[in-house]
Amino acid sequence: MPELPEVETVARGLAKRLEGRKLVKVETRRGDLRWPFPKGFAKRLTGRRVDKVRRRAKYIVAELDDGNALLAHLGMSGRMLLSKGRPELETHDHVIFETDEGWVLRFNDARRFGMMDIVATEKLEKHKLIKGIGPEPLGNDFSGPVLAAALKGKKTSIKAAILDQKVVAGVGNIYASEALYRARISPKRLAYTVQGDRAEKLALAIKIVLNEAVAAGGSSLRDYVQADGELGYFQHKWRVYEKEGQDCPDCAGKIRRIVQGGRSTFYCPSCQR
DNA sequence: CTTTCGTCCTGACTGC
DNA sequence: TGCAGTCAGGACGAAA
Repeated sequence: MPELPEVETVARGLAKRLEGRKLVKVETRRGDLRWPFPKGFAKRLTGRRVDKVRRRAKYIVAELDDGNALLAHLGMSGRMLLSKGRPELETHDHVIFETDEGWVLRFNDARRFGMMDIVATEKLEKHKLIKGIGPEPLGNDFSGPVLAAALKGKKTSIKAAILDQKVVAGVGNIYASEALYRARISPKRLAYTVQGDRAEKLALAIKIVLNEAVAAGGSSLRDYVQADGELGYFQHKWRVYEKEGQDCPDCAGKIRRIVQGGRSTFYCPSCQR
């Protein structure tokens, strides 16, 4: 599932083939993903040069030479597929981009929870979907005190709180469990009780868990493109996620699965408090 | 304001 | 072998 590390890896893979390249052909194969494409979507992108591809939260941002940016979210099942030359199209290939070097990028998204929009690059942070998103966890403005402040007064569980993109950007269901495990904090603990040293530990755990996953993504992809052209997915080394019933890697406990807010949480009840 | 919950969608998997 | 039912999950937007 695309969380920050997967999106980061996809963005890096895209950067390699798109930055400095002109989009010579853009085609949408249906009128909407999660929402309709903006008016004139393909036409507005065609002929544009891509200056930069980066990530913000779980969004991919491709800055163009006309002051606009393509904003894309992979949703649950969105995949970016790169190939040299025109491939056989597959089911759920919804958007096709072709560069002046002959690279073809397909956005394939079975569940269509993904989205694409065009936004003035300068106004990106004011975009409806970006506005209000919290700090980048791997950036300098995320720290124990910053996290503590965001959790202050929050009556939900700490698990639900760090899934909230307003608290911290880019953490999804998998890395929420992984970060809490690493910080030895119970996912059931009330968010407002995570202050001081606990918040410090959790902020650090979030950084470590995400950084490790980004590194794994980078190192496991040759040129960031797998044999099948798919960008951004890689072998994960989860400690607790989907490990229900298995031994805790660090104590005598067994990993348990609970449901919080309709989402699975995995944790060790004996070493997470 | 905060928090919870339903919803979108399809593929993978389970059980009969 | 087939088919119905369940589950997965990001994040909006409605409801409480």
